[in-house]
Amino acid sequence: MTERQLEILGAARELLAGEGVEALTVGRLAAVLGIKPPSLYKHFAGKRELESHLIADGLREHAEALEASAGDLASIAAAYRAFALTNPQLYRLMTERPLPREDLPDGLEARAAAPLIAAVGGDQDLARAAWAYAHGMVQLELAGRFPPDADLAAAWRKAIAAFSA
Amino acid sequence: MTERQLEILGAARELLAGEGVEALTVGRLAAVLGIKPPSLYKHFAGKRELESHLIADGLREHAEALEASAGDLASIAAAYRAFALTNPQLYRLMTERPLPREDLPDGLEARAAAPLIAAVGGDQDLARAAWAYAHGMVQLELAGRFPPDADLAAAWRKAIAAFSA
DNA sequence: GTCTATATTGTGATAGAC
DNA sequence: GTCTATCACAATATAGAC
Repeated sequence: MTERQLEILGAARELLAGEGVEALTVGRLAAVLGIKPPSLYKHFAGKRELESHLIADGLREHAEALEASAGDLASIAAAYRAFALTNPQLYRLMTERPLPREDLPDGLEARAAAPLIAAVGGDQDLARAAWAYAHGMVQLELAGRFPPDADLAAAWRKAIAAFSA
Repeated sequence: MTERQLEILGAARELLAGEGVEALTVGRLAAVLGIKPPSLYKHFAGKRELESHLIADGLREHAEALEASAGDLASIAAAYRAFALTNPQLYRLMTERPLPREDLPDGLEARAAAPLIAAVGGDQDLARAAWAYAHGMVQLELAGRFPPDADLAAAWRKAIAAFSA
């Protein structure tokens, strides 16, 4: 990773956060950096490689956020939701298409899943169910599918209670 | 709705199911119908209108599937999952972007939500939690995010049990 | 209802000079 | 490391003839 690559990734991250997944194009990114699109190909093989780096960074940060929580289900849920709402576009990039597993560091996907599995006592099925809940909840929230007056905190509380029992 | 419009929607539905959301373009749809792209604009105002019809149809079918279930949480969950897995691309079209509410028949969104709300005894928060679970589960399943050997039926059973208590 | 022709814009990507 | 020039498409959409 050269300095320049890190700069480019930083700009890509900002562009993604500010303008959405659809705006993350080679042309837009070049414009933000004040260079021409072809110049980017001296630093990355293509758009996919660039996206894979963003996804890997996001996955690592998400894992770190979950690991930094108190470790119980409620804390992990809060950390999960906070990450998604703080990085909504990155979260979409990370989840709305097949994971580029070949491009990810070994073990990263498992690392991100570990805190939740531990919180439910090692029950993988229950962990998957809780994960699906959290993912569905933030996804619906980000997509604006709940009515404006919906009490989402209450929904989270009830779900956490349900999965804790 | 003219006969021709219904034919076009049918072809769009097939194209969507067979080739995915990304393949649903004006050009591809025209090719499937054996006509040129501009001809489609004699039948629909634009791509958005066409998509809105598909989404409305999907929402109505989804509602009908839930209404046809036995009405308990497990049956509704099974119907929800079955619809999504039978119509994965339509489900994606229906959920991965903001709902075009202006283009939908009045009350359709509420109708699709009603069976689940009834199944949890009218608790809107719990209904939202259960919906988020079901949505997250099929989304992750469709995105191939679970390991191939994951026992998803077990995850569903445990989630249904959790939300029933 | 369909066509041809066209406009406009955007996409990822490559070759080769500087 | 950046540039110019260019490719090869593909997107939605409109005007106007037939």
